[in-house]
Amino acid sequence: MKVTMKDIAKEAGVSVATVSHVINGTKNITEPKRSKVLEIIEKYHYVPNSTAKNLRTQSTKTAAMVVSSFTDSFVNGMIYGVEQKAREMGYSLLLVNTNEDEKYEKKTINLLYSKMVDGIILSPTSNDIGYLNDFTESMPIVLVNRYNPVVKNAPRVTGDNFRVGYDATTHLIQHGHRNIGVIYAVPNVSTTEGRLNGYRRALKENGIPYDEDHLELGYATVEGGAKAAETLLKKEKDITALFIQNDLMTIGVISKLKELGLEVPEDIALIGFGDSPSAAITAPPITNMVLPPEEIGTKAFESLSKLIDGEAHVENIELPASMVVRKSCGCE
Amino acid sequence: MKVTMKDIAKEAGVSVATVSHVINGTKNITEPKRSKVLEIIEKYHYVPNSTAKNLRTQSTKTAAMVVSSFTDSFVNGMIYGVEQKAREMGYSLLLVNTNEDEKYEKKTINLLYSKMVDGIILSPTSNDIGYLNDFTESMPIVLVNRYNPVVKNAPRVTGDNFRVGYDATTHLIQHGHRNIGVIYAVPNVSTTEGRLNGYRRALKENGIPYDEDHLELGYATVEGGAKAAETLLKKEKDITALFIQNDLMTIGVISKLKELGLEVPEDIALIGFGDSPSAAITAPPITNMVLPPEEIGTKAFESLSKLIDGEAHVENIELPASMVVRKSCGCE
DNA sequence: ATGAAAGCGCTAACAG
DNA sequence: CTGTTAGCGCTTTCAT
Repeated sequence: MKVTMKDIAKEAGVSVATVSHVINGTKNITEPKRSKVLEIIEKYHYVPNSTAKNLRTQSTKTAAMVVSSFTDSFVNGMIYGVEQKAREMGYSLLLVNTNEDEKYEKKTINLLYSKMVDGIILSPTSNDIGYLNDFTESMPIVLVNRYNPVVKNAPRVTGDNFRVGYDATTHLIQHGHRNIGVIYAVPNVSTTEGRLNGYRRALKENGIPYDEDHLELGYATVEGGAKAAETLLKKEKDITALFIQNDLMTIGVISKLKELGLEVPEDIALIGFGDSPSAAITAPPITNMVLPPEEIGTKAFESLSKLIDGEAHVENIELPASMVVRKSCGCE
Repeated sequence: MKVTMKDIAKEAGVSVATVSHVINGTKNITEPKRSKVLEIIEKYHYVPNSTAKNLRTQSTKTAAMVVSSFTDSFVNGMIYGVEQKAREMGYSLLLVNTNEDEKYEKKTINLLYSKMVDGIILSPTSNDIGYLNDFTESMPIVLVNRYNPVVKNAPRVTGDNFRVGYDATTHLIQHGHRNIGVIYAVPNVSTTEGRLNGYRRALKENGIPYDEDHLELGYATVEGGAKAAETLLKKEKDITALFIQNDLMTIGVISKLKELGLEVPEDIALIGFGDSPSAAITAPPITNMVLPPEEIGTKAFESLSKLIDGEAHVENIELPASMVVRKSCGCE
């Protein structure tokens, strides 16, 4: 049988309250007793049962991070940031991957709601997250990366996706391109929408008509990117540049272009998203739009912990976009 | 206030026992009562407090995965595999990153021991894990990737690291290299040791003397890899090939080589480890040794769940290595 | 088939 | 300063 606080108390000749107090430093316990208790604890390698403590205190000191995918470096960077901050602040982190499955996301939130965690950081599967309003009143939730303003009482930390789309497109236009295709990862999410808005704005400011046929879905995978590039280029012969919204897709696109005998950036220029270290040594090195995933993660956890501690109003945070210029866009 | 089982019971006009039984299907409850209870539950969006359930049942249906780093694709792949399997089997997953900090690892295991989780999957920081024997008797633990046979009662799932080192070295030798440098990620872990043993064996079988100065530590980072390549090449002028044990380091090495004006594979041939998708589109495409991280993860969780369910003997698993040949080794 | 009640291990009034 | 005790919300015997 596992040793409990009661056992420690008995062997030390004190009450459980005393043991609890020396463990938590909740009250002053005089020296002879204190060290006796500590000694017994040491002797048995006693660790308080956190399950009981959780029930009693109505708090678990654990937070959940639920992401919609788990393969690209951007999401990994966010997780890294969240994990780091959580650990630093004494929280454990529960990780859930919804795999872009909306129903599973709902089930997960519902499960998490049962006091298993003190708060949730969520990168939702889609824009349809009105259901969260059933929870935000009584469970701290912060939205990361993707969001929807219909959700009340949940702060968000995101990146400037409009700028991502706008700057990428503008840069390509400055290189003389007028028919720019875009391969996006997922439909119906704020990130994609923001970038597309930026794309359209840049087009408009340069007097280039917007053509919906220049958009293609790439499913955030290497294969999806390759396939999207192929279909896009086949049906839209005039395209000379690509804006690709995810690093895995970019890899697929470059492979496919190579296969098709197309040179980057001579035949097709491209700008990717999310700067993984390999981008510098690919052929050609990839120009990328970047948003800081780790910072999004750490900021998100900071927001969450404020929310957990009951701090009234926590504002939304939007981190700036930047561009790292290499050769795939035509620069050099 | 949050609604509890008691509230549901009262409103449905039954006892808490009955509510519990309809929720868990533990006993037959006759129809009128059953649907009444279900209806009230629905009405209030009631979810049982898992904190209380955990205390009562002495089980949390959550497992922990503790890794020693969080940046390379191999570790991410393992996490992905574990998370997937855990979810599939109805477990939640606690993720902890020890950041190669041995003391923190111990603290973590100790914390986790307090019934917070039903079992632990651990990729340890070092070979010094004898302390785990204090825990394995009463807490299911499975070791992944890295291990040490001093730990009893903990099954392991690893890759054939000897083969990784042996095959990489042999391949390089077949390309005519006799002075092969190796950049390893971390000292004092079984993975590094296994690969180094394979390296030595391949050398020996080909009558090439082993030279410890051909080994350099690269810290599993891009910068570490770059720096290691520089020092190694500077002090060992005869080196014509490199075996690099981590994908991040490989990126650093290739960048550095480029900077030094050295051609791959003409001046320096290389074989890396861990096949991230970008390896196919780098200049040159990278030949890699590979071990299946996701499979290691899923197999590890399967072992863990067997252990949790009390299945007597769970054996160790070693997954085979393979090589994906591209151009950096000199092939083509 | 259903309910009463004990108790999982801990914290935190409260009393002394 | 220290001990007694009442729960936290649930599951699970044991009666009925």
